[in-house]
Amino acid sequence: MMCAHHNDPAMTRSAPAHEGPGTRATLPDVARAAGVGLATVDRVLNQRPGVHPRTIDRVMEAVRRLHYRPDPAAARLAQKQWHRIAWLLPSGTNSFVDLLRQHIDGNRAWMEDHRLHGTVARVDVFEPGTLAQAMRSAAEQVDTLVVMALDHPQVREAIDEIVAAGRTVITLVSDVPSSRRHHYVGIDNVAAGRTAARLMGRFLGARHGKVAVVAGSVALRDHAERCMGFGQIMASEFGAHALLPLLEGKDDSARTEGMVGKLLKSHPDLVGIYSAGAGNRGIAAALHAAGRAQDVVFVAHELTPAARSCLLDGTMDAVINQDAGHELRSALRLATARVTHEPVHADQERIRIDIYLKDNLP
Amino acid sequence: MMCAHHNDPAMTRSAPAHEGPGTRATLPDVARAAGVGLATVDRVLNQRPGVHPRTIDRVMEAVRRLHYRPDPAAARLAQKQWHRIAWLLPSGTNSFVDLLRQHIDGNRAWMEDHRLHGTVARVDVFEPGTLAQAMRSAAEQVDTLVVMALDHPQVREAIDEIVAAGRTVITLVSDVPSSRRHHYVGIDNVAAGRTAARLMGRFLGARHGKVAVVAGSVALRDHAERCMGFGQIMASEFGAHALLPLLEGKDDSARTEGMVGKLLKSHPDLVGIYSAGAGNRGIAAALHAAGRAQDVVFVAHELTPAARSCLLDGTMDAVINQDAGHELRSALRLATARVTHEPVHADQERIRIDIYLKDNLP
DNA sequence: TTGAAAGCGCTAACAG
DNA sequence: CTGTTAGCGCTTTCAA
Repeated sequence: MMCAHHNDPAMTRSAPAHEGPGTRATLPDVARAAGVGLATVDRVLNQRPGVHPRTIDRVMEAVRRLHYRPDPAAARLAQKQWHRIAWLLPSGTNSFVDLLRQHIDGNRAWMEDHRLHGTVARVDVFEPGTLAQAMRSAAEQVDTLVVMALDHPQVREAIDEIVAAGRTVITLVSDVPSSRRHHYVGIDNVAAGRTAARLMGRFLGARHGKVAVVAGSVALRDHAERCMGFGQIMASEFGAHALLPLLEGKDDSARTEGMVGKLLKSHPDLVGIYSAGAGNRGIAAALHAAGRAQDVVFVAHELTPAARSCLLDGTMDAVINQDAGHELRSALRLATARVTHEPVHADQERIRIDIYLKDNLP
Repeated sequence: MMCAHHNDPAMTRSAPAHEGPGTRATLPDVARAAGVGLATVDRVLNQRPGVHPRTIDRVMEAVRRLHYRPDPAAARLAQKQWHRIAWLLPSGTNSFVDLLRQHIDGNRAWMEDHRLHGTVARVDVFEPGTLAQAMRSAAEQVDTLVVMALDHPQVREAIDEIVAAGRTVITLVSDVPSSRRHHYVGIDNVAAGRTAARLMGRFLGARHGKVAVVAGSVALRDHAERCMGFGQIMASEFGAHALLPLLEGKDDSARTEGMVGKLLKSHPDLVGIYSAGAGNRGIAAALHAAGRAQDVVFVAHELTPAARSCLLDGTMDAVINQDAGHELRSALRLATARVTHEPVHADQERIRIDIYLKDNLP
């Protein structure tokens, strides 16, 4: 093809195109094949009530025979009702949650294109009663609820109730596995803790000494699981390092700074710190104050702006991350998929355990 | 909301929903505001020829004033012509390329939903002339060409020619930055090499010795860049380790195995191997044969099935990866976006430099 | 150059 | 329980 372009300013679209391959079956095709009306097929496909079982079978048979797959573009276009989705995020200052919020706003156009309407509410996640109540009231107004939950019986009960009422529930970042939630969007936190341990152990190498673990609260399932995974690998593969008792900083920088400051004084042979929760600015401050920022191996979670700069200046050695944007979009796709029948690619929805060093920062 | 569910088997859809917020401007709205017909607005929006400049201005003005954004669902539904896309991948046996193929097939349904028709061709990438010719003939039949290219003047010229003819060109995995290609989908390979170096240096710790670098061919831009990044960081931050001269294995396992076998014999003080290309099975075999699989720090690229098991059995210590599925979908989204005006989220399209240890394998 | 009109494949009232 | 009928917001002939 020899560059035979004329002076058409709009030739961007001049490239040839063709109709798609083998004509795809449509709703009318299925209706005809099943010997029923359009609306009936729609009822069956969308599991709407009021269709005779015999009819259902006949329709499904036709669907199978014709390899029918609904066209999501058409479905979306015809949708009169919008799908409403509520986000329930922890209150308080937390950079990771801020990031999530940003991504929600960044995806507003996408949501509009997909007939999705989202609202964000914040609640004190550490209070099971408050959280359960907030979930119930948020769920009342929407079709799907996305929640960063606390794994607690009261919360589990609220989830099950909301699911029983016909809503979709998705847990985000921190799961409630015993509940009837439809999806969990987040990483495997035990594996994340193991990953942190291996980085810690290998970075320390022959340099033996004490290693501290700091979490927000072991009442948070994600933190607890990370600590567990970390402990497993440290014990089984890097046993030469003594693990200090777990510190709980409530994800609060000031509080954490005090705790770690004391720790550094009382344990001059401290060689590593693993932070399973938030409040990392406090740990960094304490390390700097003690003049040990470059010396102690520091592994933490979530690539917040603070973590970025710690990585760059050498205070942190590695960050384990879960991509907030990916999680956000995944939750959105899972929510819409339940309405539009759009196929879900499992491998696209799996949230990766990202490792960041100063060299592969995005 | 107290769990007041009745026995309706289809209550999944019983949750309330509402119409979307503030009515969005539509094409007719714009047409009316600009005082022109529907088709004219469409012509302007899609940069089709044959519209008076004055009219173009009036339409664009209305678009701006109404904050008009086309509805991608409607656009797709109405599309009579399908968009055709050709993939040009390296011939030969390469697990990573196999992975890409698999993902292409896995996304056939998605492509159909988006009126995309894709074909895959394989070609000897190492032959610039052959590659350029293959690109030209593949491009003739399609609207966009996705190619894993070799950075060579002949190839650059072919790309520029194809772009000039109105087609979209996307480079995949290996870029041709001096060309006029519309997008590069892949990682920053210099940064990837730096990342590998830091892992190598920190994993080695105080264990000084020689480090070998093996690539497929430095004629491949991605390999060359990785080696460069690796060399930078090893020299500047881990200078105690001597870097051996670069080995080129042509991405061939057998050949690589021989080279590394010899290397291990002649350098008993070898402590690390960085593999910037393919053929890792050969390196693993040589390490095992020498009884040094657990001993030498081995960092490689691409999480192929072979790499997975090497990581699990301890032969490999870390793998730098680029997500083939992500790259595939990204290329697809970029290709469609040029037709449907769908917004592109830069952060979603950025391909990450993934680090895998045995603990965070997907 | 421009406009009118006929769909694309589905959903959602509204009748039977 | 089931079918008919309008659209949804674009693209694309076909005329003017």
